[in-house]
Amino acid sequence: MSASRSADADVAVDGASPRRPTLTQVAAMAGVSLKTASRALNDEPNVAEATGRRVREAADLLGYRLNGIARELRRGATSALVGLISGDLTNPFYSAVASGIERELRQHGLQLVTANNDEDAELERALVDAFLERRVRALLVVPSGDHHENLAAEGNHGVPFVFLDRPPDGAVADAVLIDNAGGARTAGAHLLSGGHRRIALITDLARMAPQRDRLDGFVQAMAAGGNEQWRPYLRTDVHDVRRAEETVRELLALDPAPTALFTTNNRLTTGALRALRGHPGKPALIGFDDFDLADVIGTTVVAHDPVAMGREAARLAYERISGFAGPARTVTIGTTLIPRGSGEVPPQE
Amino acid sequence: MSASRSADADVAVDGASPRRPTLTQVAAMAGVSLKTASRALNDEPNVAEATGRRVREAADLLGYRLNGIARELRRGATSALVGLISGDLTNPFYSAVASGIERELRQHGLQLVTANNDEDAELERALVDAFLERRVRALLVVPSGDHHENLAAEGNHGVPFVFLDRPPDGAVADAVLIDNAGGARTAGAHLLSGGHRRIALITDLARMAPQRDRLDGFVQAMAAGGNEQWRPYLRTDVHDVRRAEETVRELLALDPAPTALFTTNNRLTTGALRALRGHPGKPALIGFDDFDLADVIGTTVVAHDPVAMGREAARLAYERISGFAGPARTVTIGTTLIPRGSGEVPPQE
DNA sequence: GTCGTGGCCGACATCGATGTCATACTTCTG
DNA sequence: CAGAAGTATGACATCGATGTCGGCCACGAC
Repeated sequence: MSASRSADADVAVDGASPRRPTLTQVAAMAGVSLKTASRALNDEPNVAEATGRRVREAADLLGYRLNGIARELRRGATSALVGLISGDLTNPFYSAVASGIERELRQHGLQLVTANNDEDAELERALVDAFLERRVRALLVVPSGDHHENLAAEGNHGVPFVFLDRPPDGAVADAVLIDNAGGARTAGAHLLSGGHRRIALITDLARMAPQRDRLDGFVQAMAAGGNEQWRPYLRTDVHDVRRAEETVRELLALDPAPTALFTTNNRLTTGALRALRGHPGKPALIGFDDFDLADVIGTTVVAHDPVAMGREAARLAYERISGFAGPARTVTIGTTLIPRGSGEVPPQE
Repeated sequence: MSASRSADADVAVDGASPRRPTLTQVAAMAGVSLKTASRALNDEPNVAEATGRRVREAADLLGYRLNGIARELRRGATSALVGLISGDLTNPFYSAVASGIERELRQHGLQLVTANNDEDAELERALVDAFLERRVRALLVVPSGDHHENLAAEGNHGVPFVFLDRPPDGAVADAVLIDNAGGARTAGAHLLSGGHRRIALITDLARMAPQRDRLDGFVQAMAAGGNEQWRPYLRTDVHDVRRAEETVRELLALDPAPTALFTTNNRLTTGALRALRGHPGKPALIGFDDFDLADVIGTTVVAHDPVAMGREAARLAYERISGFAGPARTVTIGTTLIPRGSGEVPPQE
């Protein structure tokens, strides 16, 4: 995988800005005043047909393009941008969310600006600052970590915040969440009803609320089923694919080994699948988060709809932008267990 | 998968903008002139220590935040934004590209604005317009279709364009491309050396240059190997996953059936994998584009690095922004064949 | 013929910041 | 101690658009 660079054209591409023409220049060329040119190009009333034509011709000729920055300043120093701060877009969960947001915003003439918080709270705060300086109309955040009261404080300064996937703690703001506990409960119950007792639970960082909720839901299911044999197989704070793979390997090497696995997000599921590849006597597996090709691999998952999450978040934000001033709202995205085989494997002793 | 909405907080979230404080107000509160306040907050020299402190305190107290729009207008009516126009972010190829771009831009204090062209040339042109009005510093485009001379024309107005994945036809501009022909040649040769002759080639829309190049590369490999038996199994213009699945089903039902498949992008590979699921006697398969879990499924692919593509494109754009005015450049991203089993299946008669 | 009305247009202020230049006051320097 | 040099500050123009208001002209009504 190499990148080679070559100059393969002999036409120079202009680098220095020849400075775009301004409305003043268009007006001058058309022989009218600045204001009249503005009126003509904005299709305002009270412009003679001939005048309008002259202005438009001049604009065309000069390659005039409205300066959105100046317009925005005049119209209230607020942009048509909505910011999204989330983890890396290579994670399909985040990119699906971004896609949902983008589609919804577009309908309202708003544009999405994305930034990656690298799961770092410090950076995240800096990004919030940068976005506020850019005067975004709203800010959608998939918070990196624990604390975001600071973020919420901004809510009162006129920029609506919407939290995705993780609830605003302390901060009162709109949020779109997944039914994490419910989904995990369903998964736990599914495995129990399949006859499993020694069920391994692998979770990501416990400081993230969704992970805690998924753990809680799973625990509830076990309690309801009167099963305690899962406890030795609990592994928390597994944050990346490789650690997940190792963890699952270690679990499978135990005696007695667990007969089923429940992984609480797509990264962990990926790690588990890698560990299971080539492993004799497959345990059952259910993963939280649906993923591409899960059907081909035959992985049972607790699915939800991240595109819908994005859409809902954008909708909430838009309502605020439009002036809605009611109390903070929470939209919950439901989950569905999709059986594809891996979760229906019976316990193997 | 349902979304329920509920109001669960009784604290009102401010909807109407109480209008952010301006620098003038900060200055007034600190008892200094506008200009002095500006100097203090920008850490310019020649501000008395005590004065600076007063200004900063006033700013804090008011929750002052610089108005980036006004600053940008003053500083030359150009933003710190770089636009990306591509297909839907749910396609991992595009989101990986976006991620690479974002990471690179961030180092230079630039921010990425994304827009989805829905693979529609009309919409694309409108988006270009919108971005130019917003005065983006550069525009990165994964062109939807065939014609983009119009886009290039803009290049001369001071906004650098960089084309990704598809070359600027007619338009002379920087570009980052994949070694499509080379990758396809390698795949073809690999299958030939595995003993395959009846090889099915499934490609996406022929109007897209990368698809044509991959087809060309494949044809070259076949010619070099003196194989003509692939011809009856060529299927072009297959654009979505479902059609790909059907197409592969039909191919496998032929008599004689192909013993190997080569799919020229990730969508088509997905379709093929679905079709192969549960099919007796698996043919060999190589896919263009690497994908998540290909290792678990055991799919041989022609891999490349879309994150690097984004990075390189952002780099080219940044050089232009920084004043580089040389001839248009092309960066080519190399490919690697990664054998994982599916491409090494011997022909089954 | 006068007045009112509406259509067309331009002068000027304005959005919120920064750049330029002038000014008052210190502090050196010889 | 006069003049030079430097520090701290403010008044004002400016970026490129839009909003306000007022002027001029043509036309119809009385």
